[in-house]
Amino acid sequence: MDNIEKVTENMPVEEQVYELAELFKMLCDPTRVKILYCILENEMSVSDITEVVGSTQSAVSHQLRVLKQARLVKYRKVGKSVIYSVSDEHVETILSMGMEHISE
Amino acid sequence: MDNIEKVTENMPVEEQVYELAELFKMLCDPTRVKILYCILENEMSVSDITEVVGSTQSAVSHQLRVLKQARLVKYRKVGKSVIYSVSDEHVETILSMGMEHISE
DNA sequence: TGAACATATGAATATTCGTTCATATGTATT
DNA sequence: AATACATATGAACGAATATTCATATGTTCA
Repeated sequence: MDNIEKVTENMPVEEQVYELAELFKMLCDPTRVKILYCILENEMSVSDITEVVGSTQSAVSHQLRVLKQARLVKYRKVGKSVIYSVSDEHVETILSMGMEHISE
Repeated sequence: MDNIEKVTENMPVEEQVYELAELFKMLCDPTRVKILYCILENEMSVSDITEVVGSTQSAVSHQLRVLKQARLVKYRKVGKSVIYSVSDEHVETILSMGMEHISE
């Protein structure tokens, strides 16, 4: 069995590859990374996130929508506010792995 | 200490955020993901990678250049061929974490 | 040296993406 | 009801990106 066959066998199927790329796409924008760090351990309102991230309310809201569609964050409404938090434990692990990587 | 202060303190500095996003940017394209899976455990020539990935030689070469610039892959020349491999153990871990995430 | 092969590269193009601006929606307060 | 506040959303714009095509570079072999 040559290299090509072996590698082809172990290659994830097309759909998995796309999903995987899609997941990492969520983490490839600085604004989204900051947002996720905000709500990794505590939940936080959109306005507080906006302040910490240092972007506009609109930009943050747009990115939260993207993260929501990817099911990476969840939210609950409290009065006028909407409070977001990370909905998946893997996110922290993946961010940590990445952080470990760049710290070298 | 309120939420904003606490989160701001734990937020990676701007430069780290950008580097982190940059790292994940390398993994957010299906072609690059496939290429990395090809050379994760074995080294492989550009033409073999091209065949497995199912793209054009040019597209693969362009993406290998991107991965090379990000120092995620290394290469050696053998005759007419150039043989690439992953230069960082973290890549496999990060891909695995991502794969675990989407398998749910 | 010339032909064949392997890889790299530059320009062009189409698409995707993130932000901004203006405004809509929804909730609380007076 | 009117106002203020918090968030969401649509359109527009510019920047970034992946691919394709044509071709350049470099290597081997006859």
